[in-house]
Amino acid sequence: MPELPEVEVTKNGLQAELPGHAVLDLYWSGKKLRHSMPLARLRQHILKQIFTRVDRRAKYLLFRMENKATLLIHLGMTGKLGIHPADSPRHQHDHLALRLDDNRELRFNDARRFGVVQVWPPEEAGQMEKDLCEREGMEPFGPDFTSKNLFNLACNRRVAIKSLLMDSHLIAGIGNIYANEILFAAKIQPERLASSLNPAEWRRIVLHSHRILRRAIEAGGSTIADFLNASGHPGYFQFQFQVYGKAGLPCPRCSAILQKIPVNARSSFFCPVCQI
DNA sequence: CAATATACCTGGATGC
DNA sequence: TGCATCCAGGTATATT
Repeated sequence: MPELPEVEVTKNGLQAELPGHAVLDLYWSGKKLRHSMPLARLRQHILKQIFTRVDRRAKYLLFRMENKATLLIHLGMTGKLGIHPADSPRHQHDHLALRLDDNRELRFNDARRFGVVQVWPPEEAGQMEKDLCEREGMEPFGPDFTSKNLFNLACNRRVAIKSLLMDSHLIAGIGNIYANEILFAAKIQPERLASSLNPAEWRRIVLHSHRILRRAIEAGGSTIADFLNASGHPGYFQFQFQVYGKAGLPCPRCSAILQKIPVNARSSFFCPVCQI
């Protein structure tokens, strides 16, 4: 599932490849993803344009074009972006293909169609990006992500700490998998009320968020070459989980049996002994 | 404001 | 083997 590390790895891989290349042709499945996207709008603002830069905000990728238009892509649950030879066969669920000027194609594949593909025209891009940044939460690697700010943010919220970590309007980029892993590393039980965490516990959350997300990005980085070459199957996920998906197995820290419980309807894995 | 439910989707796993 | 059912979860929206 693409969370911050997977989106960051994708961004880095594409930023290394796309700038300077033009879009000579485009294919659009016409299928509705999270929003509908008229082909004419894509063609009007993206065709014949040159990529200048790829950025990430929260789990969104922002492809900036020379005409100042922005192509916005969110990977949703199953979205994958890859660069393939233009003459290689497209796959089921390829929704967008942008043929580049060097006989390669940038392809967006998304089986479950929870993803987003949007175009911001040049005259609207500034405002749209401002709106996006305002409604998304703080970046885990941004200057606001401090134990002090988080303590203040949480001190009046009677919500499970895991739900708060995953609330994209408060904190961007942390989904179910990394929320589980961060809370395990920080030794905090996922159902604890966010308001109950003391400053030392928030310091552990910040420390381990940085450590785990950084490690995951680095692990994904090793597969960038694979994801850029013809075979096309990204597989950024090289990360070694401590608890996610491991209910019934012994805790790697204390050997107690890991448990699985729903927290706000999301599978949550934790050690009942060393997470308190 | 917070908690809960539902919707969007399809592939893979499971059960009969 | 086939068919039904459930589950995975990022995000938005409606309801309690």
